[in-house]
Amino acid sequence: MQTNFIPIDYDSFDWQGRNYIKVIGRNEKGKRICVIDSFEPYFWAILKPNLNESQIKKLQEKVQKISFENAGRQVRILKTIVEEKNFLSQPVKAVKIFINNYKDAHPVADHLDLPEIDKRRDYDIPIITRYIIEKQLLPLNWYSIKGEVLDNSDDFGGIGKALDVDLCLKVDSITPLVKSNPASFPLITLKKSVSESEPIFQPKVLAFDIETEEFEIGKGEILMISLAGKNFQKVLTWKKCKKLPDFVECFKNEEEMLEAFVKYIKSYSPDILTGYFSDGFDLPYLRARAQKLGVKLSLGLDESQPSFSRGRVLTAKLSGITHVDLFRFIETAYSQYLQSETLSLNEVSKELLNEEKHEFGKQLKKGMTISTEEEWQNFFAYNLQDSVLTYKLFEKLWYDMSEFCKVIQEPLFNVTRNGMSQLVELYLLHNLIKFNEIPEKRPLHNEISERMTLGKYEGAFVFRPTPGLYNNLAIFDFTSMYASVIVTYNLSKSTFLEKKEKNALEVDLGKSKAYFSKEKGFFPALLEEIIKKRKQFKTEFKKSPSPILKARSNAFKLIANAAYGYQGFFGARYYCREAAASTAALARKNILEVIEKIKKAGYEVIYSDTDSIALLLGKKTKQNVLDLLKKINSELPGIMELDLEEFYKRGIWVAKRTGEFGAKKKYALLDEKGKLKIRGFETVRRDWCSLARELQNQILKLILNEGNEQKALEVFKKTVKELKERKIDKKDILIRTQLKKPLSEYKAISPHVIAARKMMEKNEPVNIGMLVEFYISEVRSEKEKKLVREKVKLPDEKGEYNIKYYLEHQLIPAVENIFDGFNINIKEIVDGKRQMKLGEF
DNA sequence: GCTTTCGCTGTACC
DNA sequence: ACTGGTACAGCGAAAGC
Repeated sequence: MQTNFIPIDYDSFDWQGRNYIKVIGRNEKGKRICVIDSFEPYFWAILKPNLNESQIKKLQEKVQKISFENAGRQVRILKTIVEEKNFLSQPVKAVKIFINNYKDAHPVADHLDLPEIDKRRDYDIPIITRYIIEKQLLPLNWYSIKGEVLDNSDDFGGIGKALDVDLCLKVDSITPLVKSNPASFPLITLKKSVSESEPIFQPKVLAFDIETEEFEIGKGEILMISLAGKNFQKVLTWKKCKKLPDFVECFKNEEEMLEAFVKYIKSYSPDILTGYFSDGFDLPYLRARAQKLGVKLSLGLDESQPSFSRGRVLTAKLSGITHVDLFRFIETAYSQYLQSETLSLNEVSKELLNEEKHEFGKQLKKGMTISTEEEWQNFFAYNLQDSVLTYKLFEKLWYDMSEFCKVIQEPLFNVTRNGMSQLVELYLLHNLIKFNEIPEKRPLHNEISERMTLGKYEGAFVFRPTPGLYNNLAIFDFTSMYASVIVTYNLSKSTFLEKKEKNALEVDLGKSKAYFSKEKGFFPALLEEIIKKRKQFKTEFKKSPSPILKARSNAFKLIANAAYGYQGFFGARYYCREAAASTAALARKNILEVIEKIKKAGYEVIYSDTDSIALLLGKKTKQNVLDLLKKINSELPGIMELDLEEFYKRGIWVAKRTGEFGAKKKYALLDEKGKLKIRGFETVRRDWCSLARELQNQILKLILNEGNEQKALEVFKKTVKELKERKIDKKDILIRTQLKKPLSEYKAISPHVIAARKMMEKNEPVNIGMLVEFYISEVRSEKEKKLVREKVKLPDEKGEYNIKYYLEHQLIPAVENIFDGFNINIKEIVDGKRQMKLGEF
């Protein structure tokens, strides 16, 4: 039997003590297919150098004899093969040790503490990753599978009968159909367009969302569940209503609603079940209620219930259906491209889809109780809307997720949950084979602790600006600077040298020196490939824009940008502090040299941060600047590249609040199209009230656009007047701060902690990661209640805003140093006014 | 009892 | 614990006078 196949979901299982892999996917006709494949587990014992043939033979015999019991299995060595491999770019002899069950790899490795063996490796990589590397059955790529039909077979405990699939095959052979894996694309431009060369796969997706009585997991009842897919929208409830809209289905009780939920998912038969924060809320809640009510939540294709794993956060897995929590993906990989301050479904949908949640949600959040018929109707519509938005968001993000999947060669489930360091590591692991490299082990607990004690190394260079308003600027920046430094100078764990060697690169780290081999290491080599591919797909995208190309170029960019942080991350297999410190040091050296060159060419450099430089055009032309850029580029080492980011009409830098120095990481620019680029100012900080943020934004606009500080001053005075006349809306004076840890762990009791405590008292949900909202109110006696936290009130708490606080701690600080640049002293103006007012009496 | 300094905390930049 | 370092600024409490 032969079928075409695109793998989506991967799982492993044991049968008669051996490992098997179960891959669920589709064929080109949309039939659901399960592929069962064998897996031959092995790991490596790297030999000490200079062992002779007979010593190795003897060792192999010794290893073959190892036998013990582990977890009810008799562990035996199936065979051993000696191979020439590389480890950390050094040639080694290694014994490939085959065993029955991969779960025994670690215990067997522990039994191999022998004098002939230098290191044991490749026993600690997740089994699915190992399988994908071994068999090259890559996620979301098309294959032709030949195999034996298991549909009515009792093999593997009758898995073919038990699974809810159209076809179940035991693999005989796997043949790739198209070269659609971007990691293996040749570095030449593809002749065909993406859509021609790769059949686009659109998975069957079902989005869901629940509404509950209480926020605490399992505490209250689940009132309703909504589902949204292609041409499919439904709300399930058990709350009786007289007049139900078409999309609502009412059940006798919560149990029956849960059973119907399972039934609908089965009949829709999605590849992907998606939710928003469903790892942490919807699925745990469903599990808790199902348990309590004795309902089986058999969502898996094998009738299994969701399984939960506890990491830093809860993760919910279904068997055969990939559960995607969009929030997790957005948080790790996508949030840096978003303006949204909270990453709530509401805000993210607004930004990405230009659609808002139902108005009803806002009232609901305020703790309204549902009683009238109309309110229930609204509630149903609101619930459905959440699933619809989630479904649309999934569609919007699908290419980003699927391209990530293909680039990293890991299943969707992992790719949407792993952090950037893990993704970088997985990318490396999947590509080591090109270098005949044996993977490094994960650091042990003591190694991690050791690495953590080392503290920081010197990072980026930031230029201290002189406060002021500047005209006609250009900004240069290095493309993927740290990544290109790593590639150019060959900085990595495997190229790091303990001692100075002939021909080695010497990097000055201030207190010490680090040395690196000039022989290309696999880490810089892979990174170079990543950067080149990023460039290739970016160029291709510009030629023929498609969301796939954009997502693919973006995936490579994200990996490239995370590579530097990875080498400095204590949990990394290829951790190398010296490489990370050297990367930062050489980046500093390069940017300082370029700054010197720009100055020598007759320009004034006014700012620089890490990989960018701001300079004044002065009497030079744009063409002069471009020529200079060309000249600098011709002199840059390796693959390093300086780009023109943009020309700007005007820019402003301000002084620090304390001292007369210019503040770093705080500036605003106006480009030639009249667009503002604001960095670091309160305008872009979510922990300032919108009154202060909007005022600052207006003032920056007036000053940059028109150079009109007097008009800006009038705007300021007007706002102050409104504040004093209590004309400001409460929503504009709310301060939002994130709760970063459990309330009890705070050593410093700041205003937001008090606000959270107040919420606790009112039985409102208080979770880590949530944004706490509050305002500062007037108090009877400022003398008795001096501390800000003593004036904290929740948004719906009765009270008046504190005029003095908002003036002195929000409005003035937000604009003070901007006006300072024009020798306008805001404080004097405000104080002067106050005296005048007193005089009026 | 007031001012200065410092640690804690959150957020942003790259 | 789940990429890195740099920087600013508010708040509250300790330190300094």
